[in-house]
Amino acid sequence: MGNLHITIQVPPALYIKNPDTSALGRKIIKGAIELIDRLGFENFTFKKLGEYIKVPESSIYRYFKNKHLLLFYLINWYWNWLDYKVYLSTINIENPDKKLENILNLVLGDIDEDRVFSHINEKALSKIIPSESVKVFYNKQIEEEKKQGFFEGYKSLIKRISGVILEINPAYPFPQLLSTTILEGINRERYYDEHLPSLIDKTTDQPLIDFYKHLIFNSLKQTK
Amino acid sequence: MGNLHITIQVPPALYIKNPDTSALGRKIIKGAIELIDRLGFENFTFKKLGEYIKVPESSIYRYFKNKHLLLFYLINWYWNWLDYKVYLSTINIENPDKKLENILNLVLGDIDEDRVFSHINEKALSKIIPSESVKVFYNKQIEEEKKQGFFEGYKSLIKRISGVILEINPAYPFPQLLSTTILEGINRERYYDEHLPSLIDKTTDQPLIDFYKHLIFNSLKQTK
Amino acid sequence: MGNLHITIQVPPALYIKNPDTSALGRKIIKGAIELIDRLGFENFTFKKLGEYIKVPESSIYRYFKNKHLLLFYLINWYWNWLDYKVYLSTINIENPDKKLENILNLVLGDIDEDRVFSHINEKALSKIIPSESVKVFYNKQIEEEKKQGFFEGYKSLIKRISGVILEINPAYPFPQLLSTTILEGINRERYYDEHLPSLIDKTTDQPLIDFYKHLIFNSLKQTK
Amino acid sequence: MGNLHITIQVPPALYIKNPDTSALGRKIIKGAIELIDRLGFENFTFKKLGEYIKVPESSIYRYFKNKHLLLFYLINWYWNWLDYKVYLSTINIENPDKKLENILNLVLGDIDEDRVFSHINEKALSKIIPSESVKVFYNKQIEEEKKQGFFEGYKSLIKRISGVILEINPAYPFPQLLSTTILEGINRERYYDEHLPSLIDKTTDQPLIDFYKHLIFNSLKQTK
DNA sequence: CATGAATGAGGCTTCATTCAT
DNA sequence: GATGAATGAAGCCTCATTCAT
Repeated sequence: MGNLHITIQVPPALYIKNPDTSALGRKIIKGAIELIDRLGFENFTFKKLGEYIKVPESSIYRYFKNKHLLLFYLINWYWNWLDYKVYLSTINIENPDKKLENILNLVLGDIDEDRVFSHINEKALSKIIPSESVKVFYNKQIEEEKKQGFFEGYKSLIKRISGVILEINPAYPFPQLLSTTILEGINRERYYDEHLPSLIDKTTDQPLIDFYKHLIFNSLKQTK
Repeated sequence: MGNLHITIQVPPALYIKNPDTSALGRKIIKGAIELIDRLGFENFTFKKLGEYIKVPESSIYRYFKNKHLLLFYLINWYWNWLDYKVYLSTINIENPDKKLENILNLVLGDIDEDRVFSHINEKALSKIIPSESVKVFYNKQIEEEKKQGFFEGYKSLIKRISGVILEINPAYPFPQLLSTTILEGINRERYYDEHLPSLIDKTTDQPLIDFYKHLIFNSLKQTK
Repeated sequence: MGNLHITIQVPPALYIKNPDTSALGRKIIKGAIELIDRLGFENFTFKKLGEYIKVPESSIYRYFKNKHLLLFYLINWYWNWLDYKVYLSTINIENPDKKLENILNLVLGDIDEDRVFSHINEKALSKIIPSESVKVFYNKQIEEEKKQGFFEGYKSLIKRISGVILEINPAYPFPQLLSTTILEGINRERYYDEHLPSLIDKTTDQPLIDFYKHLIFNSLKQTK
Repeated sequence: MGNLHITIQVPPALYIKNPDTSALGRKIIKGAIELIDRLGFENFTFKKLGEYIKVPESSIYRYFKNKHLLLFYLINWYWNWLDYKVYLSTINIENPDKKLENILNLVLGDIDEDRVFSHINEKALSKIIPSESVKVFYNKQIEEEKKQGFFEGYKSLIKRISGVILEINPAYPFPQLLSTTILEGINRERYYDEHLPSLIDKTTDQPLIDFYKHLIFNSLKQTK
C-alpha cells in the first residue's frame, strides 16, 4: 500500500494518552499483543508487560487506565482495521457476489504479512482476537461501554457486510444475523480447527471456506 | 419427570470430592451458580462464595481445586444435561425433521422451571452459560483439559445433533460445523438481543428462531 | 484492680476478627499503638506494622479492613475504657462536686501504669489520642460511621459527664457543650503545652487544671 | 471595603513562588480550596488538582513543594485574614465588652459573601478550616514548622483576642487558654452541630452563641 | 470430614517527584 | 516560566492456598 499516512482511529475514551503518538506508546501496543498471545489475557498484567518491554509499570498507566481498556483498544483497533480492509476489498467492484467473495477471502484467509501500521503486527493481533474478543463482549460493564461508543467499530463492520448481503438479495430478512454468524463463526471454527479438530468435518479440502460459502449461497439464493 | 433417581455425570478429574454426594457439596454448586451470575466469573472467588453460602473458603477446596475447575464442572454438567434433554426430546420419534424441530425448540426456547436436579437451578445455570462457557474454551490450558476428557460432553452433544442432521440429509457435508454454528450462535445472539439489540434484525416476530430455521432448512434441502 | 475478667467492647463492625481473641490480634493492637505513636497515623501503614511486629501484612487484613478502621477501633476502645474509668471513679460517691473533681483528676492527671488490659498500653494509647482522634471525627465518611454506631462510646462518655454536671446544677443549660469543651480542650491544651507552650498562660503552677476548674466552677455556680 | 490594594501575607517559606503574584497561582489557590472541601485533604492530590483546574501537576510544583505546605498556606492565610478582621472589628471602639462581642459575632456568625480578596472564597475556606486545620497542628513535623514561623499568625490571633479579654478583666489569669478554648471550640461545635447534633444541647435558640457568652461572662466577671 | 487461622505472592494503582524542552 | 513525559517507590488490598486441629 505504500506510505499513505493513514491512522486507524479508536474511541478516545479507551486510552488516557493516545499510544499512537509516542514511541513508548507504540512499544506498549506491540508488547501487549505479543504478551497477551503468549500468556492469555487472564495472566497478562501491566507489571509483566513492563518487564517484557523494559518499561516501568507506572509508565503504562499513563497510556491506559487498566488492562481491560488496553484489550478493548486492541480489539477496537482490529475491528476498525478490518472494516477498512473490507472497505478496500469491495471498492470499485460492481458485482455484489464478487464483493462478498472478497470479504470471505479476507476474513477466512491468512492475514498478509505486508504491514501498513508499523507498530502493530496485524497477524499476531488477529491471532489473539478469537480467544480474547469474547472477553470484551461478555462482561458485566457492557452497558457502560456501549454508552461510550466502544462497539461502534464492530457495528460498522457488521453493517458493511450486511450491506453487501442486501445488494445480493435485497429481500433477505437477516443480513446482520448472517454477518455476525459468519464473522464470529469463523473465529470459533478456526480455534476449534486448532484445538478441537474432531469437531470440524473433514469432508472437503477446505471445510471452513466451503461450509460458509455453502451456508451463504443457500441462504441468499432461496429467498430471491 | 418425577423422581427418577438419575444423576448427571461429569469427568471425575473435575472435582476432588463429588459435590453431588453431600449437602455441603450441593450448597457449593447452588451458591456458585448464583454468585457467578451476579458477579461474573472474573470477580467470582472462593472467598466470596464462602461468605455467600456461609461456609469457610477452605471447605470449598475440599471439593474443587480452583474456581476454573468449578466453572468447568458447571459447564460440563450443563452440556451433559442438555445432551440428556436432547436425547429425551428425540426418543421414539420417527420423523427426523420433527426431531430437529424439537431440538431447536429446546435450545431456542426457555428452560422450564420444572427442576429435576434439585440443587441445580437449570434456568440460572443456562443464564451464565453464554457468557462464561467461552472462558473454558478460550484458555491456554485447553490441551491439558482435552486429555482429561473435559470436552467429551460437548462433543457428545454436537455429535447427537449432527446425527439428526444426517438423518435429514445424509449427503450434507458439514453436520458438525452446522451444529456448532447453531448451538454457539444461539448463545451469542441471545446475548446480543439483550445487550446489543441493534445487531439483531427485527424483520420478523421471532428473528432468532426464524433465522436459524431458515438457515438450516436451506442448507439441508439444497444438497439433497 | 486485680484480674476481673472484664473486656472493653467496641462495635463489631470495626473489625473483621476481634483482635481480643487471639495472640496475633493482641500483637497487632500493641504494635499499632506503638507505631502510630512513632510515625503518626499518616505515615503508618499495615506494611510497616507487619514489618514492625514481624507478621505478614496480609495477616493484619484478617483483623482489620483498613488502617482507618484500626484507628477507629483504638479510639473506640479508649472512649469505652475512659467511660468505664469515669464510672468507677464516681461510683459510691454521694457528693456531685467530688464526683466532678474525680473525673477532672482522671482526665487531667497522668494515666497510671497499673495496666488491667494486658495487651493495651493505656498510657501509650492516651498519648496518641489527642493527635489522632480528630482524624476520625473530621472525615468525609462520618455519616456512614455514625449509622454503624462508631460514636456511641463517645456519646456515652459525654452523657456520663453531663449527668454529673446536672447533678451539681440541674438548671445549667449546656451540660454537653461543657463536657465536650473540657474533654476536647484538655486534649488540645496538653498538646499545646508540649508543642506550642507560648500559648499556655503560665500564671499558676498547674494552669491546665486551674483553668478548667475555674471555668467549670464559675459556669455552674452562676446559674444556680 | 472597596479596593484597598491590601494583601494578606503568609510566611514565604510556605511557598516556592508566591501564588498571589500570578493568574496561575491564584487559580491554584482557588481550585485547592474547592477541591479540599469536596474530597477532604487525605484524598486531595496535586494530580487531582491539576485535572480539576486543567493545569499540569508539574506546574503546581512551581508554587508549592507539597500538598501539606499548600494546606498550611491556606490555613495561615485564614489566620492572618481572621486576625485582620478581628483588628478591623475592634478598631476605634472604646468599650472592651463591645469589642469582645464584636469578635464573638465575627467568629460565631456567618462569613459574609462580600469578598475582598478576589481569588479566595473566604466562605469556602472557612468551611474547610475546622476539619483540616487540626491536620497541621497534629503532625510529626510541628517542631520544624514552628522554627519557620508557620504558627505566628495563629499566635497573633490568639494574642489579639487575649488582649481584649485582659482589657475586660486585667486580673483574669488564663486569657490565652480562654481564647483558644473559644476559637477551637467554635470550630468543633459547629462541626458537631452538623454531624453529631445529639451532642449539642438544644436548650436555647442559639445554643452555641449562648454557651460561649455564658462561659466568657461568668469566667471574666468572677475574678474581677 | 470440616474448619479456623495464617500467609506468600502478586495484582492494581497512585503518589510525589524529576527532567528535558 | 510553564509544561509534557516519564518513573521509582510505595500504598492498599486480594488471591489462592496450606496447615494444624
